[in-house]
Amino acid sequence: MFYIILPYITLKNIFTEKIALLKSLTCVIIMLNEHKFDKKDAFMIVMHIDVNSAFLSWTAAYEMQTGIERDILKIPSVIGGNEKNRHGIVLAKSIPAKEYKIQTGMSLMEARRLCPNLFVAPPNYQVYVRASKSLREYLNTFTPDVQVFSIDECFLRFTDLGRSKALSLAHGIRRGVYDNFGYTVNVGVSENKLLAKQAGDLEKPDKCHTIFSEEVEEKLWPLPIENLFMVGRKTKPKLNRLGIYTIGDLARSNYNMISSLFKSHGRLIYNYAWGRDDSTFKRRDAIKSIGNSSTLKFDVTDTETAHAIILSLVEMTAWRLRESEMTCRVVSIRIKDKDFNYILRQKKLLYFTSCTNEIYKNICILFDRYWNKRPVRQLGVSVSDLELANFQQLSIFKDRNILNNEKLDKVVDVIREKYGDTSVIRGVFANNELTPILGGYPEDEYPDMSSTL
DNA sequence: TCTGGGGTCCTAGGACCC
DNA sequence: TCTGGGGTCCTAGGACCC
Repeated sequence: MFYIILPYITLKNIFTEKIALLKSLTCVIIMLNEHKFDKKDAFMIVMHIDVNSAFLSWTAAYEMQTGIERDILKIPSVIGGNEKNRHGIVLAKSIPAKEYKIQTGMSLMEARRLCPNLFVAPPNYQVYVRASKSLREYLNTFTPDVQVFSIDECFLRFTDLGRSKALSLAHGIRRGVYDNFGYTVNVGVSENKLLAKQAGDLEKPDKCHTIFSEEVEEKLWPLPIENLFMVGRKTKPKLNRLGIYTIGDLARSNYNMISSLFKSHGRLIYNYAWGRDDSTFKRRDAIKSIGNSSTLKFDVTDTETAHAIILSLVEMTAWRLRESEMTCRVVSIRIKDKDFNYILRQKKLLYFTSCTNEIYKNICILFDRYWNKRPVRQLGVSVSDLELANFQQLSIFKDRNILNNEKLDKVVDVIREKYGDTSVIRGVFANNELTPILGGYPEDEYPDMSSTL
């Protein structure tokens, strides 16, 4: 953080030997003005790296390595879930598929209607996690400041890089990724994360663009409003009704009106429209909730089956909770019926726990109390109000039984880690078709998937 | 063969206390 | 008996992201 004035100085062509001196002076000045730290972002370079059609690209690169002779990137293709299990949506699309107006999240049926020759490949998450990790390690060779935003997006920060050099470095990174891994990325360059991300979205694939603050009017404002980060499905029509169709329209609109109509979300997107983003490169905040959910292969109409599915979800969630060395005090359930109506119900416990049985028992109580008997399509469980396990105080409400169960859980965790997930399963799963452990376990950390960049 | 799964943040309304 | 306001906590639901 002490090098921030450097690019500015280099721009002014000051001799190199004087820079060291100025640098130390700057250092002192900044330390004296610690409360004015916001200014520093003006001289910082942020890059946003986005893998083009990530799941497709990684699948294609993997197929190439294993000798499969086809290029799914060059044909209309998607990565899609298993339709028989009612997971049939588009997870990623190739650029040719995009020309058929196929969109992520669309059902595979709809996608096929738009493009009858569509090629559909199943997802392979192990490949994606490996690919994501290798990319991150590579990016780390350019700067230690790499912040993971999602499985296929990162931010890089440079504190000692001039603007003129930034774009050529961005191109170097883009080419380097292609040469090393065989897939393309977009690199957006700017002075904050929001603008870097917007710059990366300008033109795809395999491109580098900048949007510095003085370029906002020229490059950001002409774009349709829905291209702005944090303007989604619901907000777009509301803004349209106010006559706001482009990002520039929002920037030039009345701040007080936007603020009173859309509250804090309105203030956020108004500032985004001006390219203002004061988020920092801080490490990830503590995790707030952990949960798993699953769309069921068939609609569930009886309590017994529902309880068994809840148990399989809780097995995964509670395991992840213990893995994070956390305990929870609030448990919740989400029940979605066959018509996609859903309810959420939560319950605050009298103590913190990470015990599978306790969480399961309480979620079942919620389910039994609030289920309206309509056929259930999807069930989700989650835990929140988390606290580190070693902070935990003994509660008078917690009996010996729970404490023993917590010990048992830890033993089961160790066995499962050693011999596989299904080495120890609950009795209820022994003689039926249900999966004993349900839900995904994110193997990697994707911090800051939050709305504030 | 209609429509996934993992999160975070914000707001409104009600209960309760002083 | 009626009428208050402020503050906190809790819950449900909705918006957004990848």
